[in-house]
Amino acid sequence: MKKFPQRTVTRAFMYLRALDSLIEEGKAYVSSGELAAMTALTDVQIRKDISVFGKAGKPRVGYDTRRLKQLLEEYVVQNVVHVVLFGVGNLGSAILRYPGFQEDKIKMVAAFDSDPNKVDKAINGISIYSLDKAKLLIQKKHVEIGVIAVPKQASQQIADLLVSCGIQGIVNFSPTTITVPKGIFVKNIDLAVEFLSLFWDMNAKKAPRYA
Amino acid sequence: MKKFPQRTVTRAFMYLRALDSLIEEGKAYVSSGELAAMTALTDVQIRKDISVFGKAGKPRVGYDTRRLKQLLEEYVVQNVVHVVLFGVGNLGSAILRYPGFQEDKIKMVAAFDSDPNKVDKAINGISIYSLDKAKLLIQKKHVEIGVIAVPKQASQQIADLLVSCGIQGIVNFSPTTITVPKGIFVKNIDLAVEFLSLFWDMNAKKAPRYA
DNA sequence: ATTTAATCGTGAATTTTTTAACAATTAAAT
DNA sequence: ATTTAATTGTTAAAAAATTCACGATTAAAT
Ligand SMILES: NC(=O)c1ccc[n+]([C@@H]2O[C@H](COP(=O)([O-])OP(=O)(O)OC[C@H]3O[C@@H](n4cnc5c(N)ncnc54)[C@H](O)[C@@H]3O)[C@@H](O)[C@H]2O)c1
Ligand SMILES: NC(=O)c1ccc[n+]([C@@H]2O[C@H](COP(=O)([O-])OP(=O)(O)OC[C@H]3O[C@@H](n4cnc5c(N)ncnc54)[C@H](O)[C@@H]3O)[C@@H](O)[C@H]2O)c1
Repeated sequence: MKKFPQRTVTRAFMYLRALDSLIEEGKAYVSSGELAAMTALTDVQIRKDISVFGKAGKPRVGYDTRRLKQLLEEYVVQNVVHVVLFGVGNLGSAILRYPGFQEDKIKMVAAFDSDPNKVDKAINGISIYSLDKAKLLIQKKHVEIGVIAVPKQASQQIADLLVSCGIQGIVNFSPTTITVPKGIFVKNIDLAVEFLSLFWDMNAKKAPRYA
Repeated sequence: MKKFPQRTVTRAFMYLRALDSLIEEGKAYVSSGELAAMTALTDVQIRKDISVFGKAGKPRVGYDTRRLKQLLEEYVVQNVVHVVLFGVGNLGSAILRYPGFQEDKIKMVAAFDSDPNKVDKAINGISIYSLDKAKLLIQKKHVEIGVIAVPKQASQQIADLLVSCGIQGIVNFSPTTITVPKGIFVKNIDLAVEFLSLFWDMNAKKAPRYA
């Protein structure tokens, strides 16, 4: 797999999201300037990024939205990724209902909860199982990513479980640090941190920037 | 306000989160190496970052957890930030119940929903109002940040409303691009993007890295 | 057919960020 | 009291990312 600049890849996902909006509203071409306005980046940055993947634009008209989407996805979106969720509470059930997953790229395979009242049901077509089913299911379905949405007291325990099932990536919503062996990738999503860092950016009066 | 390297500030919030865990478990000192293991960064990076704010460590023992927390907060956490939420559905109510806000730093002031069945109630002590109350409340309580947790068809409309109320920062959970005037800061949180970019990182076999 | 204006694509310059190297400091061991 | 080992803090070097400057290309206008 060719190596692209780290930040370019991150931004590629922003472009893809913007392109989805544009395609949905029927726009056939978009210029780097328009994309810049949508993403709060600069037009130069965008052209440079795109050029890393190939030539996709036509001078004077801009980029074909569908073609650009295809180009970015070709390099940046891998095969379908399989995901499981732990903790079907307030947040967990909201996530199971999230309409943003495109089935051909992200497959939510199953959910798990320790509460017997929650298991053997389904939300949005996704079945909820007890924890003892986790290992078998994760391995059988080749699940790559686990989501932690349990109370923070339980999150390390679930992290350990995920690791023992052979999962390589974790998205952790609980507001606490989890410890995992080297080689496992963790992405923490903490609303408190989002607020504080956004507020910092606002006060630092930097050029606006999506993230 | 002194200017710190952008990335150092971002990481400072990660350090604060790790420090909270350490303090909670009663640890008085922590070395850059231990922090590195917790955050999947390197010890050098951490020392470099901290040195930007001041000298906070003692050779041979490391950093006093409480003191380091205080130092980072002094520079990186501003006054209390006031937040409102739009859309008290599955996700919105989970957010209102989020226990990770420290009242002295983040104040969730109010929530708004267009559904009459949801207004005039409260979740976790936070009152839910109809949309027409938004402007007055936001201005009276000096709200700086608005959260968008409405269905994606409504999110641009809410973004416009937030802007018209004078809000400077938006956290957008809806999986679509919103357009705002220059000078307004937007942070998008899109689970689909998180999965795809985490999966990219995993496959790119980069050194593990929290984010 | 020629000119004009918009836009892309890119090599070079600049800025920012990370990494490396190592001196200074301190606690503990002897 | 001296030595040893661990750890910080800083300066310099290297790497990565961004911005700049501008030529090339194309569609539209004349
Ligand atoms: N990042 C964010 O923005 C954000 C927002 C809201 C909540 N959160 C966090 O997400 C987590 C869940 O929040 P919530 O409001 O949904 O909580 P909740 O109490 O509603 O749900 C927790 C669920 O986890 C289950 N559970 C408990 N222990 C378990 C275990 N050991 N194994 C499996 N399942 C277990 C419970 O049965 C329950 O269904 C919390 O850590 C919360 O702090 C994060
Ligand atoms: N980022 C994520 O991880 C994530 C996860 C889940 C959901 N989401 C997104 O969050 C949003 C909300 O999801 P949900 O599952 O809570 O949806 P939901 O349908 O349960 O809730 C939406 C709420 O918004 C209210 N609403 C609708 N139109 C409104 C308007 N114009 N003004 C004010 N309120 C309005 C509805 O009354 C409802 O209470 C969606 O856009 C969804 O895609 C994001």
